[in-house]
Amino acid sequence: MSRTASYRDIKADIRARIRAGQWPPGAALPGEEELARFYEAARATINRAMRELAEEGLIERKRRAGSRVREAPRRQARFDIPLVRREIEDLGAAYRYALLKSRLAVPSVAIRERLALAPGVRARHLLCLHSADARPYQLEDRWISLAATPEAADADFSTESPNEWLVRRVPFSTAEISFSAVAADAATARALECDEGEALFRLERQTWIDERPITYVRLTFRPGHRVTARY
Amino acid sequence: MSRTASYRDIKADIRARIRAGQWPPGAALPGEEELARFYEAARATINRAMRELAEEGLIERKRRAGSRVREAPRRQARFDIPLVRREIEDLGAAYRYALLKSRLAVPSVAIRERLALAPGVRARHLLCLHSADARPYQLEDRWISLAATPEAADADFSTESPNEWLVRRVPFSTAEISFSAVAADAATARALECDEGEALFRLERQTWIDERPITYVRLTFRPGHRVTARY
DNA sequence: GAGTGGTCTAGACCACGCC
DNA sequence: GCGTGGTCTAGACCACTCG
Repeated sequence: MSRTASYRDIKADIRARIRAGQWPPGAALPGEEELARFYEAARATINRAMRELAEEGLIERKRRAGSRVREAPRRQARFDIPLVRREIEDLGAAYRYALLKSRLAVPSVAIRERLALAPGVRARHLLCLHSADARPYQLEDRWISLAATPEAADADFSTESPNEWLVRRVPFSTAEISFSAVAADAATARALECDEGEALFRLERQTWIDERPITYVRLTFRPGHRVTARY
Repeated sequence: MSRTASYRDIKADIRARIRAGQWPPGAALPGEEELARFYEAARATINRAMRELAEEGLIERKRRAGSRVREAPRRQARFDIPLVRREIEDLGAAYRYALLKSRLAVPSVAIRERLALAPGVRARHLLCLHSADARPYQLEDRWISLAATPEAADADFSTESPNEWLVRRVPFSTAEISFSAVAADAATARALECDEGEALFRLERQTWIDERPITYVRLTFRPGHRVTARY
């Protein structure tokens, strides 16, 4: 390393050494002070490099025990979940939104439990279609708890999608998201203009504000949809 | 803030203020120095708090322009991609691995381009089944470039899955991963013991070492599979 | 108990991007 | 230009955890 060893350089160098086998999986790395002497850098600089390597899942750090190369490097991928509107516009297509259904209703048990509602309590239910160049792109099936967001009872979702309405209005503290594959049922096939039984990509998301469920949504995409991440 | 304002406290406080509407979307936040005075902390501490908020997608930072609250908070989810073996063992099920097919072959054009191979060049092709409690869990269809990993030509994958073999042996610098939904074709249905045409979750992954493609794999999961992340 | 990472400070210089 | 974030330093104290 030359005189200007940035934390990036150090990170890259350590990563390269691990790859090269200088420190095999499970091996202990030198302590921060030793590395600081070696790279002629301040310990804070080493610390940042090591901290980021740990966050990336390449090494493990423990207080008294020091840093070790992970046996099986933790693999994680970070996916961006854009607003549908942006997603479609980024494709260079014209975005169109349509509200298919809007009502106050008592949800099924599964939804009720997700939203932590008492039996018989109503919630806002919405069914919306997001289209790209007039072709169905994503079907949105959403429930909004009125306990957390009473304004949702009277909100008008005929021109603004609930997604954007929520983003503007309701912050959340926690979210859970999951991906799966489902066969198109009759109603979904009709809405997305695809064949019944076709394999569709589905994204489910639920958000909470301070432990209180806000909304649960099922997004079902047109055939062929995929999400991608690089790292 | 009290006397010991850690970067975590500061982060939480700023986040809370943004949520509370003190700085609406698009608003400029005070500069680091001003925040440092306000929180009675060193600028480095403020910097760390702000840097992490930016990384989480809540704010945007630019050199000369300062920090702003994002208009639409960037939503990103981080998924852990465990080794199948671990995934299955974590379910409390017995893991079993079977090599269904192993050969050297000239890949299709699509695969050839992914692996950046010249026409007619052979690569290692593997088809493996990972089972949980003797029930098919995941079908692995993998190509390995011999250009990047010549040892793969002679490796024995009959007891060790190529995944684990690669993890132990070949580091990668970049990976691309994508999720989608596919209908089970005849061969896949047979292997996974499901119905043809059934909707299945698929994970594709390609890795590179210094721009050189190493491997491309398609993992197709048994019906009902899902991946989940919280954030 | 003692060693290692976790964090904070005060001060400094630098580089990028608006004006 | 010049202001803001990006980074580095040297030194310090703390907290966790292993032996």
